[in-house]
Amino acid sequence: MVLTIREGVLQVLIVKRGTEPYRGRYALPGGFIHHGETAAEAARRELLEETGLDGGSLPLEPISYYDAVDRDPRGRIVTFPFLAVAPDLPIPHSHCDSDAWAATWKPTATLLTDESILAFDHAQILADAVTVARNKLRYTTIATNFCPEEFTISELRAVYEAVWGLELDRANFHRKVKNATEFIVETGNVRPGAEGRLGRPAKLYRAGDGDELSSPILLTLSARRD
Amino acid sequence: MVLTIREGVLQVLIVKRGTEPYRGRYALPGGFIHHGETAAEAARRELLEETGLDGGSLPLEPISYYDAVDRDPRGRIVTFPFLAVAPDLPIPHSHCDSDAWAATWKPTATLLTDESILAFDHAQILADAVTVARNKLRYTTIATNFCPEEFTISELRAVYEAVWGLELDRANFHRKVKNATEFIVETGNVRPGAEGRLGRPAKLYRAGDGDELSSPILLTLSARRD
DNA sequence: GCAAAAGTGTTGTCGTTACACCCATGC
DNA sequence: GCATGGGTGTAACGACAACACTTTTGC
Repeated sequence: MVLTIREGVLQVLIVKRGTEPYRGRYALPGGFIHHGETAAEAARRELLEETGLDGGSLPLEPISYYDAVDRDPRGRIVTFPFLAVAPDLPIPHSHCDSDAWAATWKPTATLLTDESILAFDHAQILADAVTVARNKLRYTTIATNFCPEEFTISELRAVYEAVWGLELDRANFHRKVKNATEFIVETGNVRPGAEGRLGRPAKLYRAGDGDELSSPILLTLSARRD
Repeated sequence: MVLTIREGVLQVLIVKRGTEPYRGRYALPGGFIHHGETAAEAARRELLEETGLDGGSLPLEPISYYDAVDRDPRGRIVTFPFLAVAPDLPIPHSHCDSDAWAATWKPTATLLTDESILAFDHAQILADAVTVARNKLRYTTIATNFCPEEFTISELRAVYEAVWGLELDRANFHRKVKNATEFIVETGNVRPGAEGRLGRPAKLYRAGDGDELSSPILLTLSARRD
């Protein structure tokens, strides 16, 4: 499943199912693994087929599996979900193929509050994936995957605030991420002062080479009091 | 797979395969999932059948999966490994059933140095599992699973030292684990001074109710200098 | 100048490190 | 007493939360 930040909240890419069971209901994009294909390969193929999104550039991360015997009315089906974290992408075209139509972004909060929106046990799978994402923000550099190529530290902070649902202290966050090795690198550019933005222009950064943070970003990192 | 600490080093329970392919070679215990059975249920069943070990009391934790198309000469086979952490158990009886014979403990270091000892890609699976165990020591209370019902803090420290392969400062380790909430609880007993042990008798503890450590045990926790 | 947002300085607090030291036991 | 291992005290250090402050822009 693909997560992104849109309108300040965590959203997930879902499709309307075009076939039974659960025809017309929303579900996470996916499908059956072909012969001679790994789960990861199948995930990329189905993502492209159902949503038009080319996951070629996105790292897909396997997250557990679901093998309860009664989780699909068609019989014993094991699901291997993958988590991808993407910047705010344009809504992909509907491909109207046999499996799904109308790929769209939806806030995870909505889907997790009303678990009946998603078919199968996909609400549970989404919930687990969000937990994984929340934890990975702590000790990996995955947050930069939510951002475009170049981003400001404030935008990076907005990622943490959206996923964790709290407000962080600008000052301490700024220092922490700048001091973390291989997390972000200055590009030398600054945010173009277009469209009447006020205030001092922010330096632009891109993702560094590191995958893991030496010292984790704390959930309590300078959350303001009032 | 079942990990334990024996003779001061991390060891794993393996079996000699009784059937082709890789007949006579060592492998992690396991087998095929029956119809209407989850991977976890199959793991417990195979563990009992092949090694005589009743995993009923041991928590089995699923760790990833292996689905490369060429990992088994018989064809496309997906493996769902489980990690169990156990105290130093007596070597289980050989059950000599069709699948395996001669269950035995072997140091993980040996099996990881010479990857050809284990059949299939089991050396890789073991390596991944050891990494998981190493990390879980940091932020969970899993270390107590390596210990018997009652244990001393020194024994708990020996677990960390064996799995991490370094020496920790007794004093700081002692304080850290005693302060961690729900990690260990005093039983009121002390180590019976049998078998000519010297020194002050150690208090005995049992595992607390917690699963996660609020502040992680650091890899660098007071490793002595010289 | 004023507002807004970026970015820096500073202080108190708290956890950890690196030891030195004390305690309880067997011999 | 002495060796041995269990357990506690403590000063120096470092990271960080909290918040005040300075800088750079648009209007």
